[in-house]
Amino acid sequence: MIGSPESDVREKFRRSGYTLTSQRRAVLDALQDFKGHPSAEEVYLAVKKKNPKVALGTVYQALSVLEEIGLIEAKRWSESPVRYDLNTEPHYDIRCTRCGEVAEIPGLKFDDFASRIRENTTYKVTNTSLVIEGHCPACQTET
Amino acid sequence: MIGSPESDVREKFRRSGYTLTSQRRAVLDALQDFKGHPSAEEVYLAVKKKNPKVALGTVYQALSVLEEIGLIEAKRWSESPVRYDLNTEPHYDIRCTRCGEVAEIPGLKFDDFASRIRENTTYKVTNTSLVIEGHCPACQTET
DNA sequence: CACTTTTTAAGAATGGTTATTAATCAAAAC
DNA sequence: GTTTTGATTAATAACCATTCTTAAAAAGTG
Repeated sequence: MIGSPESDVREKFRRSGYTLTSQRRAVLDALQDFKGHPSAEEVYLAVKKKNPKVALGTVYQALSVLEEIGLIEAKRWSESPVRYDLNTEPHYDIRCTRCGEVAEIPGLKFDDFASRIRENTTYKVTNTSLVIEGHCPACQTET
Repeated sequence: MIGSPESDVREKFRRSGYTLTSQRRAVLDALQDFKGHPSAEEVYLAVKKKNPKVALGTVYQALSVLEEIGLIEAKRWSESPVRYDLNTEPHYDIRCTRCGEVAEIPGLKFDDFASRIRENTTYKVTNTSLVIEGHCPACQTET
């Protein structure tokens, strides 16, 4: 189980003032099942399997609420729609710009990221995101 | 002068096989004048002032060529079109999610970034980009 | 139950970016 | 100095992820 435990989910909803509706729950569940980095479209398709009534727009709204309250993370790579990640523990992903595959980089840690940034700016830092791109082993062999 | 010296510009074009056309030069010059982080649209407007004939599509093409050969950097913040930066020296920018202003964070350095990432993945890393967002001093006072 | 507020569904609209295609330009060959 | 060939550009259409709009449904509240 990568995602937050049930208690954390409820806690974050309670504190935010948003209600944990069945649609938001469905989106969370879909992300849980993926264990990857689906796009909004992919989440939509997964949610639709269980509840064909939901609209893509609803999924976008639910995702943005979940992101806002810190239950999921959004990552913006180039040449790709935004991808969502249930794993909000500090970790880093790399995306192959040839095949699109996203993989976690194990063992990589920059623990002083946020604090060092805060030391150097008068901005109130709300979000930091390290985007890493490259070619996966399989795609390196080609041309 | 933040951007690459003339010799570097020529060198990078020569090695890439692309030709340094007047349009690509115009886009570079426009970026030079900005000394900020304009969007494609803003670059387009600046280029247009000197040469009203250029089309937005041309600017997009030129920007992607310049990015490909490493003369400029593209940064993808949320809720914003891609912004371009002539400064390819390692440095970090923060964007205010309220007013949209982009500022460089002086004195911030993570010199072991790329190397530490390379140690931990079999991917061939081609690009790393740290996206930092927050609220600027002016926007912190509001609500 | 009535009423107020929030959330959702559906689809239209938006907007940044790409793709298309014909015209133009530039270097190389004749 | 043409001609040929290939790359680049202009103009515009197309695309597609995302947001907006509006009305309906649901949930919370007195």
